[in-house]
Amino acid sequence: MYGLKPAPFKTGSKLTRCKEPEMYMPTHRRANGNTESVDNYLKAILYLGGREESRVTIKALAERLSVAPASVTNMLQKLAASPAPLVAYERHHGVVLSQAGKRRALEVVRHHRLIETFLYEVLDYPIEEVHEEAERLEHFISERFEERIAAKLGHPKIDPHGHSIPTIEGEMAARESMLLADVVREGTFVIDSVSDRDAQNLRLIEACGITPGARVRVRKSSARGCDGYSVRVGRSARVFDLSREVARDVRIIRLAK
Amino acid sequence: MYGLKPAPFKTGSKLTRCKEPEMYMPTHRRANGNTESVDNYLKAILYLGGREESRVTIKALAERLSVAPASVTNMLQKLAASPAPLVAYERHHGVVLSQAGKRRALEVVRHHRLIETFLYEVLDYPIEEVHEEAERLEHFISERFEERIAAKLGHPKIDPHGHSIPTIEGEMAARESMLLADVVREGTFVIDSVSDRDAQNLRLIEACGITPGARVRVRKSSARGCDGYSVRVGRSARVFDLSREVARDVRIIRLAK
DNA sequence: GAGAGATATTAGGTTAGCCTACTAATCACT
DNA sequence: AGTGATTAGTAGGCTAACCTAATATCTCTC
Ligand SMILES: [Mn+2]
Ligand SMILES: [Mn+2]
Ligand SMILES: [Mn+2]
Ligand SMILES: [Mn+2]
Repeated sequence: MYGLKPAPFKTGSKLTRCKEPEMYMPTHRRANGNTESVDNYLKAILYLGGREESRVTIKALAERLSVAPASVTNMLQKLAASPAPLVAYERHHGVVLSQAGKRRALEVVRHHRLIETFLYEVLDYPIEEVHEEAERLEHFISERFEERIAAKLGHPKIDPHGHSIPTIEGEMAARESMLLADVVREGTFVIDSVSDRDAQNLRLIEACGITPGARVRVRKSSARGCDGYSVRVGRSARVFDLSREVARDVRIIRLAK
Repeated sequence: MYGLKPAPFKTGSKLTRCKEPEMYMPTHRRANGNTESVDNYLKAILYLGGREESRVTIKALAERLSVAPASVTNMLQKLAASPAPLVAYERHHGVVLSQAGKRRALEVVRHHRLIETFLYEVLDYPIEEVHEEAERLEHFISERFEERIAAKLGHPKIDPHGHSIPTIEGEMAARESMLLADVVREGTFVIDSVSDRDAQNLRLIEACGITPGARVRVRKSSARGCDGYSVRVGRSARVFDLSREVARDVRIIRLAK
């Protein structure tokens, strides 16, 4: 709120006009106090920092967020300068999340994945459409909403793409898996997860029956130069050929022979 | 998107530096093209214009939106000056919605009320909490989301407060009702709707069993100066005394004796 | 250890939405 | 119709997030 009172300071109050810039309320701030943009920076840092939570470069962030590097520098400086900083930023040496930053990032990821699960399970969205909607809504739902959909879904641990949903306490189960695109030795695998970032690829992947938990036989098929991966799902006869690009959107776990 | 290409204009291009301010993409704009703020202005104009769609004053808007009058003037000027204006604004003579503006306003209202219904019916929200959540989410859901929750709910015509939900085509059923606070002659009424704007009042109202469709006996109880309204719900023995303020949050329809 | 190329920062500018303070127009009432 | 109160509009500022262009720093190779 911005003080609707007329603020009738006596004009005769000497020199102390007490201007007090008054600290405007920013126009778009969400329930939790962060803006959508800030949330997205935090998520990107979490993702790019990887399991080891290594320092993330401005360039990597700029690319992931489709934003100019200068904008990233700007934002990080602001985030790092705040009284309770969400990131630790060192000039020319990238950025890492603070405790608070990591917490918030994981909360947004939890929102995102719960929403995806909800859209898929309850609202019957096609798998390739859940991500875009979740990407927006994740910033705007309340804690109550989060809690209610989690309850409705039976407190799921993974989302429809096979990704772990962080707990309320901010723990996310780590998973050991590899890219389908990194297969060299033919073998049998279980689908761990599929990427949600490219709707087109995802639709294609789903059409092949490649879905978390499915069992697949994978072979590198460098036939005629265009290297791809031939995949047979379950015990079906059909064999699909995935391009390298699509194969990079699938994570798998090798079954011990 | 903002043209990631380096835009390498030849420096030797004479005087025509072709600066082209390039029309930046505003940082927060939603799917449909409006910002949250614009949506809220439209909704407020729709509401304040009433059934007759009369001109709305800057002051009324400023109050409803909790914003300074100067901000309203500014916004209306911008909205009216756009190529496909959402409002018709005349200096010193208030504002009305254009066709397009009315359409959008009704769409947002539809979103709002469908979301409220969904939160109440599917996610078991307490009635007094649905409004706040809907007020935020209404701006951020996609058409698909709208369609899916509508389907899930069986295409409801009224929300849990008793308000009409506009159709997809932008039609909203008008309803004939009066404020409980305007009762002078004792009588029997049906609850038409309750206001969702004040959660506290609403909780109180609900606690009395006053809910859309309920039958009530109302009498003005000007006992000891503090004029209120005594209400008996259904055939219960309990009689509740509502303050004028609370009584203004309930709309009723007189039952033909 | 110098320089080239990559990466990051600074400087200056944009839009959207707010604000306050001041000024202008309209209205309402005698 | 005149005038004071109410209402609206203008001018000037602010933050949040972006942008481009120019500059600084780092890193890696020779
Ligand atoms: Mn996703
Ligand atoms: Mn997002
Ligand atoms: Mn509502
Ligand atoms: Mn709203």
